[in-house]
Amino acid sequence: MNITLSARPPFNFYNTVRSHGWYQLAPYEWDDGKHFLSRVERLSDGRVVLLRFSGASDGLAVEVRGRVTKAEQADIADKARWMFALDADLSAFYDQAEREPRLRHCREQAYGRLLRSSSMFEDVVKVMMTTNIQWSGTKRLVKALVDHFGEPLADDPSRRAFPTADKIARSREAALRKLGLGYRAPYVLKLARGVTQGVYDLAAFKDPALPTDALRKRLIALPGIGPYAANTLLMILERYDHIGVDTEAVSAVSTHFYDGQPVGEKEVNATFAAWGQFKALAYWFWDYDGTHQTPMAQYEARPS
DNA sequence: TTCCAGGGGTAGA
DNA sequence: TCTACCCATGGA
Repeated sequence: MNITLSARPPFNFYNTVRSHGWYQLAPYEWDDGKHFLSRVERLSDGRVVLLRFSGASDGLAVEVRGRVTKAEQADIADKARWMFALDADLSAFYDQAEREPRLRHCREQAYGRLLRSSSMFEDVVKVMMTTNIQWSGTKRLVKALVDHFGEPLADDPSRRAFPTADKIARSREAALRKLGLGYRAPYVLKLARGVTQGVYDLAAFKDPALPTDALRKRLIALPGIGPYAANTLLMILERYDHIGVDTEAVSAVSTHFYDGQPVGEKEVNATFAAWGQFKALAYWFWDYDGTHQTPMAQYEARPS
């Protein structure tokens, strides 16, 4: 079964996948040779399927193995449109970027979309797993959560979907600590239980009508989510007026704007202040190394 | 061994 | 609002 979805132009499948590190986190699997992005997905009716995404002429192709009902097709299409932000309109950012040599390439490369997960719960947990840890550790913890709590694919139980909030909610802190989550364990558990009990309505965070300031307050109110994580989630939610300042941001701004001098959050924000509602996009897609490559390619090209 | 990572929560000022 | 301190774990 194949589903083809059109995207608001410009759209570039590869550059969307490589927009940030999410494609390296389970249950995403990236085939860099074939440019296929796969993931096991638990559909809204509870069925677990394997999805394979690739670029199509004017958008995205989704391949699902086996038969799916019309309702499941619609569910998959909805989720795919969200994950790849197919409807995102970045024209205002591109217009502003024309005046900056370090960002002028963004329109042609269709930079600006950030790959997302199919649910806000998954993205909130994943951002939480990026805090105070190295990227290799983030990948390890997310994989551990998927392997331990995710629903398996029927014809290949070694591949699993991202765990539901309900599944994690029914576990214990000790089980999460055993996976290596450390002090993040109680935060994940509180989040999952809050979602299950209706204390946190994460799906509502997708509502474009929700003012950014109110949304940011709700994000920071979540367990384990502080300023960095909230701002990162805001960027994922297509709101770009706050920069998720982490050690990477500080390092990049220090190296490229302050001649290697030590800087803090204030300097990071000041560097991109002129970009107003597009601060986070300007920071994230800035052509730091002059190669016009995606942020992840620039990240991987750096000496470790 | 020591330091610190794509920080957050809490207490105290 | 700002600062000091603690938090688990693994990599460098």
